Amino acid sequence: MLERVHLVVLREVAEHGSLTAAAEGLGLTQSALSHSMKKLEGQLGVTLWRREGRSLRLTQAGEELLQVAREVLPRLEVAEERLSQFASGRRGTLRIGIECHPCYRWLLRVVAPFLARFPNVEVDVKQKVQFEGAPALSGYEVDLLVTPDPVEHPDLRFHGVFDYEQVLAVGRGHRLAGRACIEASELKEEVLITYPVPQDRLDIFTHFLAPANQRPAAQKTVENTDILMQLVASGRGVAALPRWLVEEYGPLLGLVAVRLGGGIFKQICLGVREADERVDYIASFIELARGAPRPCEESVL
Amino acid sequence: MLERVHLVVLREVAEHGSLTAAAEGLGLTQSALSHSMKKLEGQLGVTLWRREGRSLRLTQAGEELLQVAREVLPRLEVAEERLSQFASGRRGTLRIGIECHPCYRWLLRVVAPFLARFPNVEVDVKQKVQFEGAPALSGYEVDLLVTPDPVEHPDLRFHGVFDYEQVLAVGRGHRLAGRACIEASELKEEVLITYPVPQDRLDIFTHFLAPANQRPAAQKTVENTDILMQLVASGRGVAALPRWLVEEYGPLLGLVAVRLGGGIFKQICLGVREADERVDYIASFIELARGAPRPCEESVL
DNA sequence: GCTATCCATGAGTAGAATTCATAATACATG
DNA sequence: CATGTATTATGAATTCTACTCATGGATAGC
Repeated sequence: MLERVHLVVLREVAEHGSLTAAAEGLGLTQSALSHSMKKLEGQLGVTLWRREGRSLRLTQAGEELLQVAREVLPRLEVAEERLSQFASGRRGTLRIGIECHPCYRWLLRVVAPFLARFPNVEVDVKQKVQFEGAPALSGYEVDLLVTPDPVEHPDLRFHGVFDYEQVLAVGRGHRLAGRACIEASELKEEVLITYPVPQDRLDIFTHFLAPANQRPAAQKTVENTDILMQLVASGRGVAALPRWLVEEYGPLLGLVAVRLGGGIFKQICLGVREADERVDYIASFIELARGAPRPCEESVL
Repeated sequence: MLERVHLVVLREVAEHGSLTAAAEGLGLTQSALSHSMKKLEGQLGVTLWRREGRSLRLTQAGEELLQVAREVLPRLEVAEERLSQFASGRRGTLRIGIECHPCYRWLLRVVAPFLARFPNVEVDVKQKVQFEGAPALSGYEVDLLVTPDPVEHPDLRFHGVFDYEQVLAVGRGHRLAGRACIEASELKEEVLITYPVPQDRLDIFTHFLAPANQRPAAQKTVENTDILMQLVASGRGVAALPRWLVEEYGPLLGLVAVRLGGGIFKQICLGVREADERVDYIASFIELARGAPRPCEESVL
């Protein structure tokens, strides 16, 4: 009934002072505007303006409606602009899911320059303890998945962005502290501190202990990486962490990295939905992640 | 481009959860909505929602647009409602022009019940000193004219609403105070206090002095009725005023009314544009004015 | 697996918006 | 005062758009 056109015409007429000029500005005929407004007047039962000499003068009702136009139209125009930014990937919310706990620290380095480059894009990090990355990604719960374990999925694509070694972190005074590397059997008297996730998602089990059919003396779980490192530093146990993390905080806390067997080499991958791969800010995020400074090359903020 | 329908559909879908249900609610086909939204998506280059099982789930862009819908649609709906009130005369601004100064006091009595009856109608009183009523009325400067001097005009209609007598007001101690009536010649030694308007708009000149070819000793002008009455009461001069006004304030201030010759009998008229005569609140105003209590029948508030 | 219930889509149609041509009106100007 | 140039208004023709209908494809529940 009361359509956007009507408001546009009203505003244009108010600005240019005449139907003819307004029609010009809108790329339409004067006749079109006249017909269209006449119809609206008929439907509403109101006169919006009245001829006064050769120009038009708004009635009370017209003024009222013009007021509406001045409020509503900018809102619609901004909305269109924003939506077109969504379309071109200059705006949106990038919801990032994280599967590996220490990845969070790595992520922070990528997010900072990303935010600077896309001021209209919000970033939201979802770091649930129990978190099935791939389903969350394909189910549109998150738009980007940071994980060391890419999976095969028809709609998803994974990009390796950062290589690292998973090592054993031990306290400075620990009996294994001086070693270059250790065997799986050497952990059987150790307390192993891990994140609270199933063993099949912990590399130290899947890639190191399980193949040798070994187990630690005990396993404790902790959610927070900082606390975990503190516990290790205080000699309460040992933990598997990325080498760059140990080397970065090691000097500060008193941590030492020890290679696990021949070394567990991993890669942080970024997973996205195939449909999103060409969205500007998502592609740029991956680009940025690839070129991001290696965690150990630069100190943390 | 982004039309009202789109917002309506978006809101309806958000509410009912499915296109089919929304179509039902809007009295359209599911197909219609699907086509229409698809087109919008194409124009904007955005997907608004995505099929999830058998229902729809809004994307970020969709959520954003839904937000717009929730802001804009109510505004439009209210606007339509208000305009239809304009149409039926239940809303508007009644701009009243006053030509005769003391009429203002009479007007107040009509305005009060009018405001109570039309809570959505604003009243604006324009009481310029130099004020040509008829042109202001036909030129849409005012919607209602309160005047004792109706004019002939093809587009205007005047309704007599209140009869009164124009009398001479004198102070209690004045030499004419006891008289029932006076002749024009008896004013030649008096100071006549009037409103600052041309003599041809003052009844005491046109209907009393001019026919007898008389003039007062002097003429002073004052804009304010209260001051005018004070001046007369203090014996500084005499003035022509409606009888009801003199009788209402006379006891209080010390004023007495004296008939001018055989009496000057006037009528307050309400002028409206013919086109407006059937507007609800205007017709009601005239109705109310006709039935209003005579000023002298009731004391002022 | 079958069925009910969604959404998507192509083709045809009814209706609405737009244009064109022209009338009616107001203002300026020689 | 007539003439020319601005307006807006209006009727008829045309173009275009939005809608419906019919149907296909997908999903969830039984």
